[in-house]
This record gives sequence, C-alpha cells and structure tokens, in this order.
Amino acid sequence: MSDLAKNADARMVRSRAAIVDSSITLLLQNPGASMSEIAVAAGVGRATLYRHFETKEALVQEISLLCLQETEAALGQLDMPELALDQIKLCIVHLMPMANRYSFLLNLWSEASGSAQVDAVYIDQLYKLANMIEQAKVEGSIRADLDTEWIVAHFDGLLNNAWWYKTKKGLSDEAVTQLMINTFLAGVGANEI
Amino acid sequence: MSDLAKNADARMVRSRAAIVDSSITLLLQNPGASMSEIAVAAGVGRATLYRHFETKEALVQEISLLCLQETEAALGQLDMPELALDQIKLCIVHLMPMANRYSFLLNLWSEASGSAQVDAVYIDQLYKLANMIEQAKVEGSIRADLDTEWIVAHFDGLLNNAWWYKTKKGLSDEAVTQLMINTFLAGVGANEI
DNA sequence: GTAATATGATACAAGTATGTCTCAAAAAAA
DNA sequence: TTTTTTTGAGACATACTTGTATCATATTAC
Repeated sequence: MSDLAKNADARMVRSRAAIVDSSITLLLQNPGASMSEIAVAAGVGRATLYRHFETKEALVQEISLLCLQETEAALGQLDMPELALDQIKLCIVHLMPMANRYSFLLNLWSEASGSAQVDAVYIDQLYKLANMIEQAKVEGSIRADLDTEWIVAHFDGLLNNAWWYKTKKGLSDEAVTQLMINTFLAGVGANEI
Repeated sequence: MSDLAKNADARMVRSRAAIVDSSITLLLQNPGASMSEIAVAAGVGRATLYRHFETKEALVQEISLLCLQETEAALGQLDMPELALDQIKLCIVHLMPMANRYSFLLNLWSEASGSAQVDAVYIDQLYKLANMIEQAKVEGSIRADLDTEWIVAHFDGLLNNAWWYKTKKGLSDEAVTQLMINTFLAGVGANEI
C-alpha cells in the first residue's frame, strides 16, 4: 500500500525487492517457511520484513498479485499474431522465462486465493487463455473435442512441469519452451491413436 | 511398526484406517495441517493419533510408504500385455482410481522423501515406468526424440492434473482415464506440427 | 462375565511462530 | 552538514504446536 507510494526511500525499494525475490524462491521450495526464514533468506531483519508486509498471509497475497501483474504485463505488451495458435505459442515463449512466477501462483494458490483483487486478476487471465484456446478450436488448430477447461488446466500444469524440469536439468528457456510447445500440441505418442 | 503386527485390536485397525484416509485428504488440501487438525478430521483423539504415529514426519513418511505400496501392488498384480504402449495405458487405467495416493506422493514429496525405505520404493517405481517408456520407444509407439525423464515427469504431472480435474468436475474414473491417455499420447493440437 | 487394552479428555512442559515495540546506528534526502 | 527516515537487533507477550503422561471409560478378546 504505502510501500507502493511514489516517494520511496532507496533502502525501501531494495529491501522490498530482496524480500519479494527471496520469498518466491524460498516459498516455492518450502511453502511452510516462517517469517524468520524468509527474513534470513532475504538478508533483511525480521522487523523490516514486518514493516513491509503486515502478516505472512498479506505477503503471499501481495506477491501473488505482483506475479499476476508481471505475467499480465509481459503478455499485454505483445502484439499478438493473427492466428490463435501462434498467440498461444507466443505466450509460452514469453511465460517460460518467468515461469517461477507462474509456479508460485500455482503452488501457493490455496494461500494466495482469498484476496478479491488476486482472484479478479487471476480469473481475467484464465479467461484470456480460455478465449485463445476456443479461438484456436474454431481455427482448427486445437482439438475441438476436448473441454477448454481441461486444456487450460493442462496448459498450467505443463508450464509448471516444464519449469521444474528446466531448473532440474539446467536447460535454457528456449529448449524447454520448444519441449513444452511440442508436448502440449503433439503429445508423446509416435502414432495416431 | 508394532501397529502392523498380526494381532491387532479391532479399534486399532479402525483408528489407523481413519487416520490414514483423513490424512491423505486433508494433507492434500492443506499440507501444513497440524496434528490436532488431522486428529479432528480423522475423528480420533489427539493422543490416539500420537499412539499410532510418533511424529508428524513419521506419519507423512509411513503414509507415503503405504501409498507407494498400494500403487505397486495395484500394478504388480496385472498381467501385462505384450506391447509397452498397452502396458502404459493399463497402468493409467489402474492408477486413476487411486490417483489421490499418487497426488499425495507428488505434493508431499519434500516431506515424504528422506526415509530410505520410501526413497527406495519410489526409485523402483520411477525405474519401472521409465523402462516401459523406453521399451515403447523401441516399439515405435512413443516418440524417441523426447527425453525419457521428461516423459516420466509429464506422465506424473498429467496424472496429478487429471485427478484434480476429475474431483473438480465430478467425472468418472473411466472418463478422465480416457482423457489422460488421449492427451498424453496425442496432445491437444489438431494438426501435425 | 471377566480381564485386557485401546480410547478420549485433559493437563503439562518445552519449543516455536507471530506480531508489536523500542532504540541506537546507518543510510538517504535536504 | 543537518535532518529525516529506514534499518537491525533485541525484548516482549501471545498463541499455537509438539510430544508425553495420566486416568476413567468403553470396547474388545477370551
């Protein structure tokens, strides 16, 4: 709230950035991490952590909102291709480098959800993705026999999976992006079924 | 340990079953649930919970081992078809009804892992799945250009995803099994890429 | 029916997490 | 430089969680 005000001390933006970054990494590894652990990971005093985020619940929700806004911004500034399939591919390309944000949302959703603001932005993003998929169905590039909701869930899960696989194997964003697009569209089967 | 002994009081097997069942459901919703919450969910006293499981860590690990043994037993008693692809399909068919066990393992792995026994059984199952996939590659039914480790991760993620989708939409095991096999093998794209 | 035993309720001690507060020191702003 | 503001360290009260122990009750096995 007040932290987002225009006149921010240089120390405040540094502290806040360190807290946000460290929290995403730490809470992804251990969602049950305490405020003390978060403060240590961020290299910040525990009191400072509480000055920036009143409670742990507020911290998770505010960071979730940030993550949502970041992905929204990243996708919003693209000039989208004509074909919905190309739009979806482009989304994957631009989402992959920030997939830890995406994974954070997915894995901490039970704690993040509850804030009306977070829910609103989330619903909006789901809606956009669902729209692209439905359009791609009409254009004949996505199978029309599958429920859109299932495809959206599959998309989310696959992006999360791809990010874990990338970090585990130390692959480049480009490589794992291709892997995901490929698996998403064509599956792993060699033949028609 | 001693709870597994042959001469078990009827009350003990009831309590234990209630604890195991409730824990799987509850910890899947809220991995940070306390022992008190677990006891309430299981409908047993907190003291009884501690009589059956010395610590929360022990509880998670013992239940994880149970889940692994259940899936192992379910797959072990199948007489496997000749073709590896049919084996994989059959695994999905038999895993889906117990996919909450599978999801439990996936989602609580950071807490379950650490027990040598759990790790051993887990590695064994991963190995078997990887073997089926490699055999299917040789038989030409699974794409040979994809890393087996990626396919295994994809399989796990998809099964987890399918289970959530099933519970959310109230679908039958059969319906979501077909959905998963279909998506796993053919992806969601309508055309070749 | 009787003896054995698992159970629930409860109390307890120790440890940990949370959130608030104060104050001297350091860093930024003026 | 001087003033303002953030910071870190720590104290503090509260609440929660953990794990153990006790004891009367109810269920089970015999």
